[in-house]
Amino acid sequence: MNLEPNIHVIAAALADRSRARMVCALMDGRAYTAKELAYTAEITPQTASAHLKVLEREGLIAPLKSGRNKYLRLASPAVAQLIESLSLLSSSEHVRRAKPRGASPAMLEARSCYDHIAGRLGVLLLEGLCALGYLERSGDDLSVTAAGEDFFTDLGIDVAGLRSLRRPLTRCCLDWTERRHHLAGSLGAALMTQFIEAGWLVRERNGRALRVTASGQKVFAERFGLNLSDAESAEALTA
Amino acid sequence: MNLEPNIHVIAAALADRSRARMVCALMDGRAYTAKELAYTAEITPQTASAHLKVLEREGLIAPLKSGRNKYLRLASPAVAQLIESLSLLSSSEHVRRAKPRGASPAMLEARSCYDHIAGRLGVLLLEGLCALGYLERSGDDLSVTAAGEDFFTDLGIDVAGLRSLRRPLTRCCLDWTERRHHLAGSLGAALMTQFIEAGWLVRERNGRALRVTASGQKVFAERFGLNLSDAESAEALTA
DNA sequence: CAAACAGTTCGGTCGCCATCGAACTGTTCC
DNA sequence: GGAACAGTTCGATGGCGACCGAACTGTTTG
Repeated sequence: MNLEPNIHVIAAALADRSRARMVCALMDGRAYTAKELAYTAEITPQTASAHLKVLEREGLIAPLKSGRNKYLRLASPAVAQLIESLSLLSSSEHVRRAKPRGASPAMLEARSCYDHIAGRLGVLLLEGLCALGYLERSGDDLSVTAAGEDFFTDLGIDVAGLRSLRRPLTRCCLDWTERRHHLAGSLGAALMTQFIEAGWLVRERNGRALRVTASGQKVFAERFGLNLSDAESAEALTA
Repeated sequence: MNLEPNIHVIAAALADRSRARMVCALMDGRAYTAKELAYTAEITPQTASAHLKVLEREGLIAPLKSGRNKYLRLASPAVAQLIESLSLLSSSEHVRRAKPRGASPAMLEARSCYDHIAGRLGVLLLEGLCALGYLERSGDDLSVTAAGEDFFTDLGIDVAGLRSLRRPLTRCCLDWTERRHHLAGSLGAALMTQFIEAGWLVRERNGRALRVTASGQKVFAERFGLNLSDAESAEALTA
């Protein structure tokens, strides 16, 4: 009667603090070397090696060898979604402690969530797109309008192409820090890619933080109706 | 820099075989007593008590006291979604072993997945609703059409009311056994409730299996375009 | 009140696994 | 070839947690 698969095996792979820290680091969608991950988790390379072996065995991460380096990344968007689900439930504990512990201001402002934009920027972006009539919400259900299809095509995004993928085009993703939704799915991923390619957004060297460039600031205001500059000092508001 | 919440704590709560078996049992959306869950997990009541305490502490299950009995159920749809995510990833292992191990034919045919319909019936239902133009898919993104809104209202479902919930109206849920999508979200939940109330579907006493009644058979054929009777013998096809 | 039963707490045992130091393999770079 | 470095394997240690038997609390039933 087992439709009770071996979920405890996958869960066990994520049940260790060090392994959790490593997969969370990978949630920016990038690939890291074993040593970088060891450093992130604050453990020795030997220990990290054992942990990474576990994660690999369970199909949560995928290796990519290049010379003497081994780059590791999350195995699939399904894994990222699992981590999101876990984060969501574990962050209800964080609610008690008010502010997300140790999250830097830059991370709160804008960060990558696997392959799409999260943080205050992510939340405002979704709201902007809805306000401008490019996306339509019914409850938490999202769809692209005809106007939106044109708009995204103008940005260089092949909406029809994205639709044909197995992955959802649009998906609501509950933001850990904002406790409101931002845009995920293949369209969310395409937007982040385009923003970075266009130089409107840059990834910080380490970690998941994103920085809005001057040109980004301008474009987001003009085309997305976002006024981020006020909001830079919005930390005061949250207090 | 912790946007690396304590996901390992939640994961650890599910990292034990016995606890996993208990939450999986709860995936039918019903509430069970501690002893029933102990029996399901094949452990003594003392041990189960300790496990349930853990699950409760982590906010995965919620208690409901009644006299000397304590009924336990999943704490929220978010928990159910987490279990689904885990099942999906752990079932990729099952793919190797061809047929989902030990799943009874009844469970493959139709079962509840927390609060909506899964199994072959769930998959066909979603396809039927799309084919009849009541739902629209773009990629894996789902929305209710105008015709659909009327159709569901006729069935006695308050679509507007569902939209106003925090929960997504429609959501694609990848079926473990069929490896194709079925309908989840608040609409998916409402459909299962209506089907059961109308007597088109009955829950088997134990477990998650659902049975299509004779009147259900008729309605599903006439109004949903599903021909289930052929398909009863479809196990032959999969071989 | 007594018997039966659900659920819990306690104490002890056993096994697993995260960790690190040391030593090994294999690649890069000079 | 040799030094430096990424990654791994091995072995030892220590701690946590799953499990059960026994005993306890509290509710229902006769």
